Amino acid sequence: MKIMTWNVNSIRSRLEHLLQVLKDDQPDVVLLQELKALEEQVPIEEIETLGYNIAIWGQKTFNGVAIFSKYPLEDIQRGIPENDEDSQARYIEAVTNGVRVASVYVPNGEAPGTDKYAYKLKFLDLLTRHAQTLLSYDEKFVMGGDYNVAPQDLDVYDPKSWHEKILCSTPEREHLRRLLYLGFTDALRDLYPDEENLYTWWDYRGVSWPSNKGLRIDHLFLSPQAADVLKNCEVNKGPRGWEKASDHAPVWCELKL
DNA sequence: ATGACGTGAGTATCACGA
Repeated sequence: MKIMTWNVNSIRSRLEHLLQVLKDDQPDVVLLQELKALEEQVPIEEIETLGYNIAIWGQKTFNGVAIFSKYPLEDIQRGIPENDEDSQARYIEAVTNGVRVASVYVPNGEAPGTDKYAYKLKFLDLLTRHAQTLLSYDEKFVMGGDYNVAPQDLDVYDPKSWHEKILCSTPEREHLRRLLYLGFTDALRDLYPDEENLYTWWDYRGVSWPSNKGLRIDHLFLSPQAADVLKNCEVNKGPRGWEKASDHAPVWCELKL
């Protein structure tokens, strides 16, 4: 079973790219972030034509997450449970083909010290608490998405210039590590522990993409039961080079069920 | 460098992202 995560930066602007990626890569499950659309604004017919069931938590203008699957989607949860105050569409979860999956869009955080940064850390705390519950189920669980945190300097093209900057600062890395150390496996880093230049996001500005100045901030976190059957994990850099690209590349992993 | 570039909202710029 192939599971892909991708921050599309507007599903309406990226529809043709999305359809092409679905045709080229044939993922069984797709975890999307930053739809920037309400559910009724998402053009679902063309996606359904490719054989996907769809669950969406949309929002006007900002955020928005979705799960597509070639298998039925059960137990759909919109938002992190027991987080009533969170009105931003940043989390959706479902069970499909016996695997629990979640699509996560962690807040950007703007800069350390800001209100948005505090909100980011709080979101990571709430996500960690919920993930702990899900891990207690002892099932195959894949939590993928745009975490907006580069876990280590190895995940950053120029660690000195990013030192204590947003996406790389110590508190957010500690929060991400606390989540990961509940028992998740970072699928890509597990298979390529020392690989440099392994990135998932490149700034639209300047020469970031052509000179591969990127960060690895999109991740697939696997429960132990999922990690036991992990066969492959790759960044698909192709779509980042297309005209009118998202600034994120899709990342996929393959589980041998 | 309060920069750059892209998207949505709305129709001139601004909020937001990373």
